[in-house]
Amino acid sequence: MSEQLTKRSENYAQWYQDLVTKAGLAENSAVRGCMVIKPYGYAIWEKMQQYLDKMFKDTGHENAYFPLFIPKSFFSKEASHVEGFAKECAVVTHYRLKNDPNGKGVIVDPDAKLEEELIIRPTSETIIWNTYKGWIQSYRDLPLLINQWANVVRWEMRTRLFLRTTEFLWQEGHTAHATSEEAIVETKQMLDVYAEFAEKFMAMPVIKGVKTANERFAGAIDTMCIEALMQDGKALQAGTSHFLGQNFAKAFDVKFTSKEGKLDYVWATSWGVSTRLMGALIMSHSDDDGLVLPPNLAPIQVVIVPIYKNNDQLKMIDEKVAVIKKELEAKGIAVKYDNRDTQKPGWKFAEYELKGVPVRIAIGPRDLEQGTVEVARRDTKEKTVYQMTDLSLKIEHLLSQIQDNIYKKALDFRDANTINVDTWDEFMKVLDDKGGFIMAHWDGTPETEQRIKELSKATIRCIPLNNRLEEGKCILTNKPSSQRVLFARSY
RNA sequence: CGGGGUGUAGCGUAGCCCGGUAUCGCGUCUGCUUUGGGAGCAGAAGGUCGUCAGUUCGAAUCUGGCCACCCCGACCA
Repeated sequence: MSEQLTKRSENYAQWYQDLVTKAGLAENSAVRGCMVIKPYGYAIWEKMQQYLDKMFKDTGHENAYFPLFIPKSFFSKEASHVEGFAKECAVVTHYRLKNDPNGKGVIVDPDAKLEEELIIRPTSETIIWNTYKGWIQSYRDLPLLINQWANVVRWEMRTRLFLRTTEFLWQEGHTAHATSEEAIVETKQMLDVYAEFAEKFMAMPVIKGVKTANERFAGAIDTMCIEALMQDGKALQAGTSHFLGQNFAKAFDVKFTSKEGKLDYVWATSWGVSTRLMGALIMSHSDDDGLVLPPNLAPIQVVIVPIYKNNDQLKMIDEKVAVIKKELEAKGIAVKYDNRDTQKPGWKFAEYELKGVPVRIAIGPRDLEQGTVEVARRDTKEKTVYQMTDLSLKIEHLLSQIQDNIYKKALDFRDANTINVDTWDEFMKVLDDKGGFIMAHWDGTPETEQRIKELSKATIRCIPLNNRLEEGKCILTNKPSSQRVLFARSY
């Protein structure tokens, strides 16, 4: 069924594409740049959604849903916002088709032209702020803390499964506050939520930081982000949280009366993560044999494979497994028993490794005699024979060990590939040799940042939070700098 | 939108220079033997060679148009 994957070291892009397709996560669709997320991939996304959603609710947010279409006039109300998104918008111009009078097929009915074109949302700030205008009058209406799970469309030039697709699924939080301070606290809080999610559930270490002006979200005062390092040495922006100031409130005229009776514009934030997290998850941990999923997000945490020569043996194993499965499930562990007779054990082993199932239990006649099972862990490929007593406890413990180990491995990799660089030559050499995160001095000007990008294809991923101050000289211009910033080539 | 490349079975390919009705592998189906790391043997099914036109007795192969996709740039969660 599934064939050999391309080796990760030989062609990283090909390996990634192969893995996504062959592990049954997603595939390219008939629509340019759009993907089909297959059931197994969607099951992982659902788990991500479930945990994120809980974290949002725990921090006081509620879900709502806003329209897919945005009237063009809304879109143009915030100047820098238009500028940022104009080049990648899908636009609806007509509302009807008709049979082609000259021949076969259907054509767009020219009589059905919309008076005002509709933009398919690339993000929902405008339609949401237009709505908030009607919801907010007084400080008693604040803070307004809303999240929506939705799909958005950005007409990108080039796409890659999960990392950049024309249509993608995401969540976008949009909040309104009475004060600037409160909004900034919210911006930071949600960044922390994302970082905690990445590290605890995805087992993916991230760097929290602030974007430079060049990389800032269109319409934001400040953009904060979490940046992760992929195994090929490229950085991936995994989530963003924006402090929007009063930009959107002013554009959509959202004012409130304060406790003191003064009329003022509200302060806003927005924050989001997308199905891109799936790409991050895959690229953070997987190897030449396939996916490596952290137990916290694996749709199947334990797979049990029977080994037998005849139906009598299978029947005995079935009975034994039924007990084991029940015990594991009682601990909330997701177990699959694969006793299909259509595939052989070796085939199943390879298949579940490809799919990243953290723990595999094999049980055969030998085990029945000795009261044991063979337990294999996906992350290290180690196989151990376990006594059956207290098996569910041992497995539960193993799963949490695997979760920790995957995180530690990713963290070690990142630490080994984060390097301080002080000269331009060294900067270019590191980028070309192995990539990774580079901490280097920068003179703080957008022009220099732009120039570095043109020369090296590396960008400033962020200015890390709580960054250590340190005197130095810009790697490009030699002008003075007060701190190192995080550079990398990125997705 | 610039620069390069590719379209042959579900997937991956050979054949093209030098025209004669398509090769091989994977997968699929059937049967027997297998089952503790992607099984073996035997057999079978599956193709308007991207598309339209031209040259020719004859086109996957030569010529021209069109279409689609991929890679490199600009853009980007």
